[in-house]
Amino acid sequence: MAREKIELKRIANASARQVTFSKRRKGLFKKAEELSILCAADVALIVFSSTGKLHDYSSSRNMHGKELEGLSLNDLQQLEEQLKMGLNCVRLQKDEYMVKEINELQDKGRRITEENTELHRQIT
Amino acid sequence: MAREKIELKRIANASARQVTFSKRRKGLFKKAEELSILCAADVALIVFSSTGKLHDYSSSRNMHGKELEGLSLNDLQQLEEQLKMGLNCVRLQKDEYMVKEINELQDKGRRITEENTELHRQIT
DNA sequence: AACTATTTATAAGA
DNA sequence: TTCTTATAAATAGTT
Repeated sequence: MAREKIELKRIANASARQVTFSKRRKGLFKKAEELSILCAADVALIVFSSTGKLHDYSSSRNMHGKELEGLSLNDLQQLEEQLKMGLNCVRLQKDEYMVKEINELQDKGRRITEENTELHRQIT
Repeated sequence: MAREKIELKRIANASARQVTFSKRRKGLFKKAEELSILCAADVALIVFSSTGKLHDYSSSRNMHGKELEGLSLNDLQQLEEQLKMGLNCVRLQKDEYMVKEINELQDKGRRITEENTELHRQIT
């Protein structure tokens, strides 16, 4: 939407893709906020860049409360499935992260203990 | 963004608000899809209209898989909390919905049974 | 990060 | 509601 029209497909050049991502993400979040304000709607938006970074926007923190009234049973079941899948993956990822963190801390602890032992030996 | 610039606040007139909601929701979803395609990003978008209707878009169904790599523990915990809250509310709402549905079906069943009994009486 | 020529989105009107 | 169109806004390529 500018100097030239571009084709709707993955931008091949990585740095050009990153620049476009920054610009359009900002634009998308702005539009999301405008919609929520102008139309009294609740909007939740989650974006993962191709490098895995999370960006999110939510028009309200209790998005999933009263607003659910009026949904069909199908809508609710679909939403529940999506949330469950998301939750499982987040938990797995968090566990993996914490296991890694714990291992690193244990390594660090061992190294420091060894260093300590050596220092004690030098003093005595 | 058109014939006139409008102020960024809730549109007072309900039907004008509905029209703007339809137009801007469509625009927002389009932008979300473009971002996901052009930048190889994963995008999830949930919109509740002020009347409670759900509209959602997800660039992929396994949104929360590999893309989570690279998140900080804080990001993951925040995301987990949001998903858990969302899931709880959806489940409560779904339960309520199903209980209501069951009650209505039981009522209907009783009425039809009574009608049946009456019809049998008329025949004999 | 700024600029600007274009494309795109959209507010109001039909 | 759907179409039109004048104008505002977003943005692709450039600097």
